Amino acid sequence: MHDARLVREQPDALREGMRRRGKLETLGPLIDRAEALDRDRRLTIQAVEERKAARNTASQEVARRKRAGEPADELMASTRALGEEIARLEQELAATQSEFGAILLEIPNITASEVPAGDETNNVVARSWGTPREAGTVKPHWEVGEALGLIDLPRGAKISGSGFIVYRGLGARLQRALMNFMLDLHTGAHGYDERWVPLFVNRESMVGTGQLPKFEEDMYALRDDALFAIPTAEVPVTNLLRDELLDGADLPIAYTAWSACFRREAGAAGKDTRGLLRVHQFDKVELVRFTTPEESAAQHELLTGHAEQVLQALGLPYRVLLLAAGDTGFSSTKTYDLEVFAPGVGKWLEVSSCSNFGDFQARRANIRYRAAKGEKPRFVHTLNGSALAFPRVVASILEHYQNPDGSVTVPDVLRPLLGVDVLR
RNA sequence: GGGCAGGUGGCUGAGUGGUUGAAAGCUCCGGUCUUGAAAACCGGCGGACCCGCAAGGGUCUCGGGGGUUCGAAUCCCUCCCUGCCCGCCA
Repeated sequence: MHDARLVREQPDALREGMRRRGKLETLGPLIDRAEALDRDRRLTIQAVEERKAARNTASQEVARRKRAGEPADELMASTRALGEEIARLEQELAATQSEFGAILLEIPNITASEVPAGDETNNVVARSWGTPREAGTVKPHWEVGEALGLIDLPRGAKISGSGFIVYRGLGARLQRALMNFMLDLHTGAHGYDERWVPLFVNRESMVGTGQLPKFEEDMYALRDDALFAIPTAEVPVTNLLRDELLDGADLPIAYTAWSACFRREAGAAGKDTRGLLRVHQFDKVELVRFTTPEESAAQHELLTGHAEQVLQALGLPYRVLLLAAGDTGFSSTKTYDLEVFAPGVGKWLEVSSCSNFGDFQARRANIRYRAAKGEKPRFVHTLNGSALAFPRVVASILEHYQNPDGSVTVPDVLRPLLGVDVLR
């Protein structure tokens, strides 16, 4: 969520931001409307507060007269009339505020200046690592996964539906291995503080990180309990500090957490959904950082590097994409996607998205810090990235490390955790 | 799930309709004192929003929301959370 003052003080910066995202046509009129509502809203606030001040003064006078034993009936009557007027104005104000607020929640963040304008065709490859195998020279992961007894897609579909995976044997153990490997790397070498969090959160948390109100149809919801299944650990982990005032000396704060992630993927049916490419439930290790505005850009590079370390340790070729404005997530100012190569499907698969949200999430979630004693609280900057999402990593392992006989060599770092050197 | 007791500022904790944004203590900041520090003493110390160049003024805020009243931390309704007892249970 943007600062309401941005609408009034820099509406053109807002418009330029939307233009770079390719959203000016749809959101431009909303910004115009917001400007008008803001003017209206402030005038009404003034009118209400003026009357409230008068009422407060009058009430004091009533109190004084009552103490002094003087008559106050007439003053009480006139004050009651004032109260009715206040109620009417407040109703008007509530309507204006609610429309203004709703618009504010619909406007995405403004991307950083170095982010290319335009849609995803303007994404740029920032760097790449490793040597991809030639596409089409190995079997896709769903074939080897099934042949090696690691994945059971039909039974996943039977018990839950398509897009729900059953892992078997070493395939199941591989999930545990990845979880431990990634968490150990981040809590060890990278210095993150581990959290283990609820997989269902309330509406406030979903609003806090920006999934709601705009993306409600993408979420699994438990309607009877007003809870949502988390689409990423970003939601519970970032919201850990919701409504808190942090000590600047404690920044940056770095959390890592494993979680299952749930996504309805509404509208994605049939599109790159085979095997493990797009599933409704998957495991992921997430990195979240809270930092100052001054440091957030550097912290973003650091966090992205931590995610890359996972791929390097696994020996999987990948590339880093700087997303263009139009492809950058709603709340993000700048996003790097990490894509691992899967030679069996012949595609780069997104396994991580590392974003700097600036103060956009912090404002929604009300996460502030005080830089030093006596200073005003400021909003922190929040960042997060997957490091990494499991299914596509598994897909890449099964394809990149596939041998001619159909067996799969286990990456060195996973051997102690998996207990075998080769999946056969 | 049922019953009971509670939710007040960074913390502890007063306050049951009228100068209470809120006593007191602690923490913290500034000062006096001291070679320095501690102690003692003096002073200061929440946040959001609106108007204003500023100085300053105003509104709101005692778990959330709604209501009663001229006026609500205080009364009523509702929801959430915490503790205890009972029930149920991996």
